[in-house]
Amino acid sequence: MRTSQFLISTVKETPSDAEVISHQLMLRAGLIRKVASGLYNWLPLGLRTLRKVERIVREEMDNSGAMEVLMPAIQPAELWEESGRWELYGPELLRVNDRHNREFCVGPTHEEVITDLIRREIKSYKQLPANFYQIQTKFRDEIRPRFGVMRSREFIMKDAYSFHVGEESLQETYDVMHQTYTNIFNRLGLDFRPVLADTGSIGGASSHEFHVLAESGEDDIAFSNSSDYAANVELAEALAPAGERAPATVEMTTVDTPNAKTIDELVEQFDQPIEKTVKTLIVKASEECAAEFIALLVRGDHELNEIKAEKLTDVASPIEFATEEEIRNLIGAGPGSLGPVGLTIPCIVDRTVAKTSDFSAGANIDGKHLFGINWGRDLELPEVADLRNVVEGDPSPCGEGTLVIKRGIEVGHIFQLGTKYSEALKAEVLDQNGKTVTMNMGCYGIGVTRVIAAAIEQNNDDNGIIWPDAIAPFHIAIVPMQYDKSEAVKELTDKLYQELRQAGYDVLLDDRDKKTSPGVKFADMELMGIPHRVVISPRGIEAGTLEYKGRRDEEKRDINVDDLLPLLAEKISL
RNA sequence: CGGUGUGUAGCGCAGCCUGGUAGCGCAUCGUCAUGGGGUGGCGAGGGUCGGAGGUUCGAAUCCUCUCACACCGACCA
Repeated sequence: MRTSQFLISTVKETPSDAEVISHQLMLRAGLIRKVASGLYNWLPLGLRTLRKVERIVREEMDNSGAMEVLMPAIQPAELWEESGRWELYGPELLRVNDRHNREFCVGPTHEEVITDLIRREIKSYKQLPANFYQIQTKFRDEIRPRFGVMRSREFIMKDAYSFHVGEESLQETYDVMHQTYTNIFNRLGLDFRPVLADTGSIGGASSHEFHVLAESGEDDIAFSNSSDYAANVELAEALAPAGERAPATVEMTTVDTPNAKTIDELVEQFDQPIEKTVKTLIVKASEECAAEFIALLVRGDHELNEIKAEKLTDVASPIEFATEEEIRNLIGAGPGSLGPVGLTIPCIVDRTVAKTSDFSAGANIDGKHLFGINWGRDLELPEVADLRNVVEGDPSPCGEGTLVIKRGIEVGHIFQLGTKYSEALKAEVLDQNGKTVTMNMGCYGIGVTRVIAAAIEQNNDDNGIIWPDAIAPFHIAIVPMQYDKSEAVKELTDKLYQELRQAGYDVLLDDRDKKTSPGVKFADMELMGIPHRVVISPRGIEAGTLEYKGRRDEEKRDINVDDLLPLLAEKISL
């Protein structure tokens, strides 16, 4: 491609609404342009990279034995009603009506459609296992789209769905997909980690997320410092502190705390160590529970993990916090003065709280707290559970080492769905014995557009993007000096341009007119992240050399013209 | 959804407080020079000041409403 025939849309100044580096560089290098909140145009340069990512994903999926299909972006409400998600999915599901006023949604995912398709097409265990994938546009009406294509509303996703008789077969394909994802992200040149994950709204049995490590990531990942354990903080188990609870050393006393409504204020005003404070959260109880509300206790410096709480039988799911009014009616005191002593509703305490002695909490009287509370002595220890998010320094749940927490960008997610959708939609086959069985399902997603933002997040410098070869829009930039003036330069440039393209490289020849100075060309090629640069100049030709510089190299270097192809062959693996 | 803030040329911004014919830099177009790191000169084009209404002789500027966008928050007692 010649720059004279290609839209270069670089800009010098960073658009004011771009927060993270990948978003800034995608705008500055001219990969994308915003249409509306969470909606983007892909310019020619960006689309080249997008297509390359898709190609790698497609090749690896095909290698894994999966079959490509294409499903509609618009889906009928009936299928979602059948799975129960028309009610459950909430406002993220964009619902639309057609001219006959029939209800549809713009697909945020395709479990319903694929399950509907497969229940009609597959009747026998002999046709299983089978794995189907597509690369297609999704829409999720995000509460707050941000960071460009990292969290946009419309995005491109590779989603795959596998069908099985039995859990063993599902596990086999799940393992194949785990390996396939590892291959894909390796080929994409990303520094990534598979981590244990919660199954979220899609539901099901077991799950891994693939995260690209980056400061701008929106997820916290817990790693063991001495094993390969890695899990999303949502899921990582918080173990009970080792050893027995320390014995009580002080009497329980009631203290006037009129100006301490928060843990921070309590710690600040009364010299209580934060590890000796306990906060009491009141939530709605589930239908199975005898009471209407239930209290959850976590240490003052810990955070309640809603996902863990929702999994408890006595806690309503989704979790719902009591309002201030409900708390007053129930306890007779406001939030800020709540505690376990004398509480009339059921109570579940976090494992760490259960091992804490001499702690302080609200007295269930406005403006008063109890200090020096001890389990066993001042009140019975109620039900104990893992209620909190892990924090850095916690022991690793795998039993080895302590946890370190890093930020990650979720680029892939694999689930074992089990029979959640196949049961709801009655996707059944006959097994060897001629007996009807419900298929087991797995599902596997990659955020194709998000991968691109993540790749930039990991590969950039002050001058711009630094593409890994595999997804660079162009592998090589040729910048000729005096292309219009020197016949020798033009001749060699055109010859090399031909040769390099014939060798299979994507080449961008910067033949912009003489008004565009060399500095501008160099800056643009670097901003656009083209990983290899060749400069052809009159003085080089006289010496029989040209100049090569890798995007990450400190220094350019002169090489013999004949050495260029061997050098590039060594540097770039197509 | 709540809070905060911003909308003036393609991009980045000034002007608004204190109303009086809309500016700067970059980009774009023409032209001459220059030819190895966002090059220099001369010239040119481009804006219903987000939208609607109001006050006023007169509104980018003051008032009301509205739309869009961004950031923060949305258990943390």
